[in-house]
Amino acid sequence: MFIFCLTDGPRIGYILNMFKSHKTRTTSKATRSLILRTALDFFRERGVEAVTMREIAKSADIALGAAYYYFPAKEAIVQAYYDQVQTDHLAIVSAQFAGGKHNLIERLGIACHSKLDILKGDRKLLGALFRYAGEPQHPLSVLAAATQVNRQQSIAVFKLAIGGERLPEDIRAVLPVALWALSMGFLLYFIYDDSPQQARTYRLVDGTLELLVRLLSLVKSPLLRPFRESLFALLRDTGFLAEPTSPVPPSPQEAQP
Amino acid sequence: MFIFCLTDGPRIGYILNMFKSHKTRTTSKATRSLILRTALDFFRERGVEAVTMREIAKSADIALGAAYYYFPAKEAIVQAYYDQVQTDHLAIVSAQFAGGKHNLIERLGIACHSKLDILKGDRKLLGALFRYAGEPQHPLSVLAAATQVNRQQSIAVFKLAIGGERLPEDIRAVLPVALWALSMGFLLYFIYDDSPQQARTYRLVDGTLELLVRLLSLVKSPLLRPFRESLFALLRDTGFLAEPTSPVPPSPQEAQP
DNA sequence: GTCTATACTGAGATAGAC
DNA sequence: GTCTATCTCAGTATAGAC
Repeated sequence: MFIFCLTDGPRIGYILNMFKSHKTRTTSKATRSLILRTALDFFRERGVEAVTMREIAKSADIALGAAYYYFPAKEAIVQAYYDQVQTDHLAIVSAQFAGGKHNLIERLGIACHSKLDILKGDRKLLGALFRYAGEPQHPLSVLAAATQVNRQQSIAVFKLAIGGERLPEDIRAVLPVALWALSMGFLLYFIYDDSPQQARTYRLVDGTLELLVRLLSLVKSPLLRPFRESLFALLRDTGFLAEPTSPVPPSPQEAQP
Repeated sequence: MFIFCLTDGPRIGYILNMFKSHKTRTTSKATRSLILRTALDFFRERGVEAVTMREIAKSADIALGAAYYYFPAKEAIVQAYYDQVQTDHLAIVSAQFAGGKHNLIERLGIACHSKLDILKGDRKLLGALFRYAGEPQHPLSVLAAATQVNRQQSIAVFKLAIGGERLPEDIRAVLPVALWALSMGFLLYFIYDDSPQQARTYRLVDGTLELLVRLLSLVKSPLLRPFRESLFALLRDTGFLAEPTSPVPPSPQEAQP
């Protein structure tokens, strides 16, 4: 029973394959995982640029072609890692929120802290994520249409954190995307943060979230009313927020950017 | 007299060189400029990635090695272009402000609009600027210590725009950097903006600046007082603002990030 | 569909001669 | 400063084994 619970380990196919050939030792999933793990070990130690695909293949004891069979490019390995991080992150956050005994700022704190905790020690890898941010057509751009699915998954964490919180509709609509953008900023700061244990980044996150939540409660003040209206008019006009009349985001490139 | 005024054209050295060798035809400056112009023509048409150094060298009628003599990497050509843009930008902005008849929001508008005007038509090039943003050690990272000089030049434009405006000291201290960061965001939006003439980006800039200036006048409100104090405590704590006690920025990596 | 083995192409970058 | 030759490495191609 234990064997069936493993995600990467050997399976029934493994035993069958042993009788067929000494070469097909493992399942496809295991090979992919092996490449991923081997590559990440190298990346963590020396950064993405300095590691060659040949090295990865050799160390994983597979042919170069096999590596490219699973990952179309070296950067795609980093992307796969980050996808995994996001899945793990969502799982962790969901579990933490299950009790339902946290308030908004605590939930936002949990969401951001757990992400940093996961990424700790992998800061050298993260630079590769931003490499194509300025290229709308590139399949690995964090902002491009091609990566919308990953981005939505990342945004989902913040939707979960906001949960059933009582908020004005317009705020509720932008907040997840705004938080995602903010978290990208945190990530950049994190990469550059050379304070011990990246303590600065954690302080930045906590401080910013506190200010944000205070801002959300200030938003009802009549003093800020006209400001708020102008802000949301601008957000709608520039595609950050869908028009209230149209239920589906209309604008070019999945509601730019 | 005319010849001496040219920045790129042939010089005395040119004539002297003709007697020494048929190969050293031009001055160093002219060669560099030729490479730069040739490369940019290609980049504008097809983007940075798609153009090879061999192509550039061939079209400029020099050897590959010569191109690398002037630019250590392909991305460095884009960097050189952007440096030129910043110099031009500063000149334009200075000229416009000379009369002294603009108010703050007008000056900020001029600063941002003129930048976009310069970059219009070169959007395909700009992606390369962000390529190493996530890599602290890379010499071409927009955020790294290695590019501090360029960044200061860019920030100088906003210092000029703020000018003698009456502002609280703490606000005055962060505003230029904050505006620079904002302008980086504008640039990203600009790259992705597929509206005709990038009209959306101009609206984003105008709308954001208007909100910002309104925010600056709101800042004196007692309602926002505690918020403002927390904000600046955070900015100091995270290195975005030098401690009031120390006149020189102390923190690691030129007052991170 | 999963993989090996090997050869090849293209391009960024460098070394060293001149 | 400039050139030619060379290196390295990402990525492709191919042909075949199982």
